Amino acid sequence: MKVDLIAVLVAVFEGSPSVLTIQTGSALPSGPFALEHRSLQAGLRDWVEKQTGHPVGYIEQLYTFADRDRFDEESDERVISISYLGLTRKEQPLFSSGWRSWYHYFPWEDHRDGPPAVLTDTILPRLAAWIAAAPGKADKDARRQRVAVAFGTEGREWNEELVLQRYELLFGAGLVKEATRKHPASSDQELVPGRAMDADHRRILATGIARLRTKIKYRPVVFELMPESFTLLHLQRTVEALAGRLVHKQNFRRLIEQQELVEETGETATDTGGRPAKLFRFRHAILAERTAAGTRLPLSRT
Amino acid sequence: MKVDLIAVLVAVFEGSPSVLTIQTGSALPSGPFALEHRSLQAGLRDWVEKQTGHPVGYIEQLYTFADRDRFDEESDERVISISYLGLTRKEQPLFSSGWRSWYHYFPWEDHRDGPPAVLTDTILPRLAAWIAAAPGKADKDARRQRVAVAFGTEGREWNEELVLQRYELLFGAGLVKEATRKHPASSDQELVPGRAMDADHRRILATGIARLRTKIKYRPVVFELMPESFTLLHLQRTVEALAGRLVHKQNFRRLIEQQELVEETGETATDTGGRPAKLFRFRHAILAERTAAGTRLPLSRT
DNA sequence: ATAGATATGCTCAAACTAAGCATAAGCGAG
DNA sequence: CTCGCTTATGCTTAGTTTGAGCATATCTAT
Repeated sequence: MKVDLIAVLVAVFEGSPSVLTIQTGSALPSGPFALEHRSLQAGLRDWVEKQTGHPVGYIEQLYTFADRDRFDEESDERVISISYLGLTRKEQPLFSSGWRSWYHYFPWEDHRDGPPAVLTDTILPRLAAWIAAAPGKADKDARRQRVAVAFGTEGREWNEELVLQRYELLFGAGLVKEATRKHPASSDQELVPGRAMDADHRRILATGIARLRTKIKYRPVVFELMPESFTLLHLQRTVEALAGRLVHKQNFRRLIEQQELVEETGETATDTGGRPAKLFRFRHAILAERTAAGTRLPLSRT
Repeated sequence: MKVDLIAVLVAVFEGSPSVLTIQTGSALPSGPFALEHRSLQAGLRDWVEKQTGHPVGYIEQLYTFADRDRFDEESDERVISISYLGLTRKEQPLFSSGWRSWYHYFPWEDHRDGPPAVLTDTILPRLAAWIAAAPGKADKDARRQRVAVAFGTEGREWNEELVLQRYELLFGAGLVKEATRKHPASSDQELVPGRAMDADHRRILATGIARLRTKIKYRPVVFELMPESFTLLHLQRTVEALAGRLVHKQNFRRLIEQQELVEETGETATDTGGRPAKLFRFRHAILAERTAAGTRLPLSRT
């Protein structure tokens, strides 16, 4: 069997959460796991750094796939794909490089200016049609509920973490290009906006986004994406870019400060309009102090 | 390369969180991923059911390993190991079968009766010695802090989720058998109690326990371990068995009920002493309704 | 000086938690 | 058949955490 490593490498630049791609945006960087690599992580790290020149900071494993349709086209060997999420500071965006906003692939995921037009004007109507096209009432109801949960319709809340569920739902409804490859039935007009990727790379990207959106809530991983010093608003904008939603400024600050995640550098930002903001830096010490995750059990003292 | 599937299969029986083992408890069940398997999950499922006769309910991927020391002894080929966590209802514990309490392997993890003696009497003193044995002051402090975080010393709280960190720390300190295999230096007397396993199976088990302890807090997975109907105390005892800690009874009930996770069956338990308890069943409907995870961002309405 | 921005401090009410009191309803022993 | 023990279940109370928003501070540009 062959083993492939696939990277979802993320950086945030000026409000755009970006992912590193190859082939002008149609695939995620990947490469074979070779004998000379000490470990999977080392392999991936080697690999991405060689291919892109970017040092990768934080890395975590995402998922391992080996579905029946994964096989090497030449050798007809089966392929195992191990995907990773990596975070990096992108100082200068080389225009020629493969960084793309992830909302390019998932335009319905950006709710920073409210529900995007593509969602209300295109996606939801098509999903409504898909619901209506179900054979029986039970099936209709099942589809309706899946849509309601994933897309926050019928009075439900939009949950930014459900990136993968939404993609899979659209896939199942035949509304993304990848779904039509095996059985080319629908024309492009019937698809939903958002760029497709090779094989199942867009699904892997969805998995990475979902993981990151979940993780920023309970681990201080955002700082892997920030420069050495930053203003609280800059930090907030980065979180917002990732989450695809706006946060309440004052409460966000309270949260950050009470968790003692940052400390003042003493300097203030040479600003773009408005009162100058204090600059902060991440308190690395906190990592050691608080590996602690947030428990949620009603513990007993006795 | 070869691909192996390894299962951490969990069931709870009478207050013992148990894991399925082979070779009289010295290894986790595992088997090669073969060409006939549709997917990894299918492979694992097939495989465990064939080997143990147990139907596996819930399954989730844990981690994929491929360290340098993982290779097949015969063919000298490199081995990738994909581990899974599975939950099942163990109706009757066959004494001959391979179920073992996981506290057999991690006796320091059971805090249901307060910090266990093995921790206070054996482990902490040896860790203190390990700290003292560090070369410089900086190293001593680093070790001290790791111990404090992982084991809740120096006024910190015990965090039941840090199962893997604790195991790795003990490994690093040379206090578990697995750590002494390559360089057999210390004698058995210097080790910490708790049964070792082959290769890195105990580490995989630790990963599974940690994942489960985290997961029960935000997803209703406990019910995969419960029979069709149960009392709230039974449910509580199961959670406590997994978490290794006691929970506050009244608050636990409030939590369960307000989340609408269960509904009364209308019957009451033929009890073991005390007022008869109402029987409940899991409301499967809730799964569809609430895929929603608990967000933790200070969102903004505007 | 004034308008337009952003930064920052503070308040208030609603929701959620941790702890524990109190009562209910079985069982078995005397 | 009543006491003592055990478990079930309802409810209270105080402390904390969140969600929202008001008010003020400090810059820049005009």
